[in-house]
Amino acid sequence: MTISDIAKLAKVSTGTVDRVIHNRGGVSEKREKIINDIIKKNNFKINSVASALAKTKEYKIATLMPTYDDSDMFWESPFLGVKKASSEIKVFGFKVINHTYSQIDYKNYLDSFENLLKDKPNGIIIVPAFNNQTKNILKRLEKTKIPYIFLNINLKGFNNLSFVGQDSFKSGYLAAKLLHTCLGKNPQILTVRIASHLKNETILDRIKGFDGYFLDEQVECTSINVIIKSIKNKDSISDKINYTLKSNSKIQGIFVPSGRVGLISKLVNKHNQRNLKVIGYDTTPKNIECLKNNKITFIISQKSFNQG
Amino acid sequence: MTISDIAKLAKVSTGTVDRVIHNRGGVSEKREKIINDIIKKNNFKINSVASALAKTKEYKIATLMPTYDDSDMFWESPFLGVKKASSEIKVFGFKVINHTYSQIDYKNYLDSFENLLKDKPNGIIIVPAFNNQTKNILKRLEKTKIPYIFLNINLKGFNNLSFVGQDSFKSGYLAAKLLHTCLGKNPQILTVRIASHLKNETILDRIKGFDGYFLDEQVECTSINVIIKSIKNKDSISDKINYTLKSNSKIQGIFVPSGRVGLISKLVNKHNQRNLKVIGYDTTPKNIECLKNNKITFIISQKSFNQG
DNA sequence: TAAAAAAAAGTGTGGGCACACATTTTTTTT
DNA sequence: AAAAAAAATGTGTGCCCACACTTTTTTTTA
Repeated sequence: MTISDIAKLAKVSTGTVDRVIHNRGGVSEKREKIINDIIKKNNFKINSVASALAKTKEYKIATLMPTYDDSDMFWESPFLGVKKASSEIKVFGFKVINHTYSQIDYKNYLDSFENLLKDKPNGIIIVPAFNNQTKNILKRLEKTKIPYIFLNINLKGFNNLSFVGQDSFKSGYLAAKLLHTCLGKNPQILTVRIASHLKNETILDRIKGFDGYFLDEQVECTSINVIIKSIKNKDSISDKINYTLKSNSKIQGIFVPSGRVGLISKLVNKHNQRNLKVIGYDTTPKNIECLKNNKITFIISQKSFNQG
Repeated sequence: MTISDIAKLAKVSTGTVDRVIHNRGGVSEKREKIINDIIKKNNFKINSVASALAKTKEYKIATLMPTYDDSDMFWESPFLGVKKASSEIKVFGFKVINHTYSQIDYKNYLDSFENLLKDKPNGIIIVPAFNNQTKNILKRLEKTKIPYIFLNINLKGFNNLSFVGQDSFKSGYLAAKLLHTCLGKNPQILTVRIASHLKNETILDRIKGFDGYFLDEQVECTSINVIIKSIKNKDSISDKINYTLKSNSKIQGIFVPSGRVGLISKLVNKHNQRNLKVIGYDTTPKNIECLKNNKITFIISQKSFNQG
């Protein structure tokens, strides 16, 4: 069943059928109905292959993602996924243009966005950062009616078409369930947070999910929080964590609601390890190494390559 | 970069380029080299969309999979995956024809295979069963040079192009690691096997992987085996398992190396549950229900939809 | 009622490739 | 050296659709 088959049945030309299929307008109501009925009746579907070949317009998709380097390879994986997908959809008339920004430099974020707009993309994939700046950015997108989706980080209250990433709440819930399964009744768990993440929605949701599990299950869980000011000063982190572990000898689990779990796990002193269960996020090379060494018990991953 | 671009650069016709790309033969060595060099140099890739559109030949892929019913829904999921994939590759000139067989009736298996051959498929996806019969079947495929791949069950010693399914050894290894993580040092584990599976390579590999973990980690694991003659007689299963649990009060984990884990977990008496950790395979509806009820602790799944 | 404008419908080309068929070149045979 | 056979190369059509352009039909205007 092709467009010209439909045309014959409806006793019109292929052009008219084309107009109906793509809602291009300029077709009399009478004929439109006839054609639509025939399409439905025969369960006609556009041949996506021929359609892709015939398309003359090129759709541009722009991406805006954080850079990666040796100290944090997290963003490599989604980037590679994007590259892979780019080559796959190229033949369908889609061009993907990648832009990156530094996560610690909001000016760079804005600059990259300006560059991105110069490409005049038809759609945008963005890993949002810097809440305030993002609001302004997205307002502009909505004015120009460029659709956008969020990758990895899901800001609420925007008109993004969709979100591709982890369900943070559920992932926290899972972390709690895993620790509970390993530790048995009345677990005592140390949660290690990083100051710069205190307003990070993703991480807050993970913690909500974590707490939510114990609420749902009505399990008494003694939860101790440690907040680390900066990940730079490792000695200070080490001191803080090991002091807490020492003075709370019943702590048997550590929950790190971020990808820094490898770092944290390495800083636990040997005499504090006492079969500690450590759970955290993201299959970065460092974390995987720690998982293999049994310094980490579980990593919750998010298939960031596929997400990309 | 298109075929005709390549042709121009090589000063030949598009037909010759086409012959080289598809190894159709009939091209002089000299020109073949010139053309191949140009292809490499320009990193030319066939436009798969145009290629699919121009293809006149239809490739037939036949599948041979077990049936499913209320008592065992396992094969529904890969089947649905196959259906999904079928519709996706249809526009690329592939037709998928599905055949099914009863897992308890080798004659039906052979009959289905005969029917399958009548379709004259260009390639076959098969979930192998009945070792002896399968050997004969595959010999015939190799005579007719029809390529085949295995789905879900990986028989060794055949010329299958590939295998799509779970790494059984690793999955057993993982099961052991999870139980070990939950149960701590010197775990005592009950392994529940089913007589009809005693020669099932998949399940044997899972057990090998399970044992392999404890060997690798040099953990002393007391492992008790129970073999169930038939899954029909639930009372007898229940008696056997509960008797074993009662007389070995230190058993804290149950390993079921098959998808029957839900059934087994339901048959454990309440007074024997004592925070038992139960691990098994396959996210069938029944198993998922048990997982939610905490009768099962972990299910190792294999994304059978995606495999299909 | 004829001319002008607007709406509706029809036509034809190009997109990149596969493949059958036609033509040219090279090799073998006599 | 010419004829026949084989190998190599070239040509052209069709796959299905999108979209710009052309033509026909209908409606509006004067």
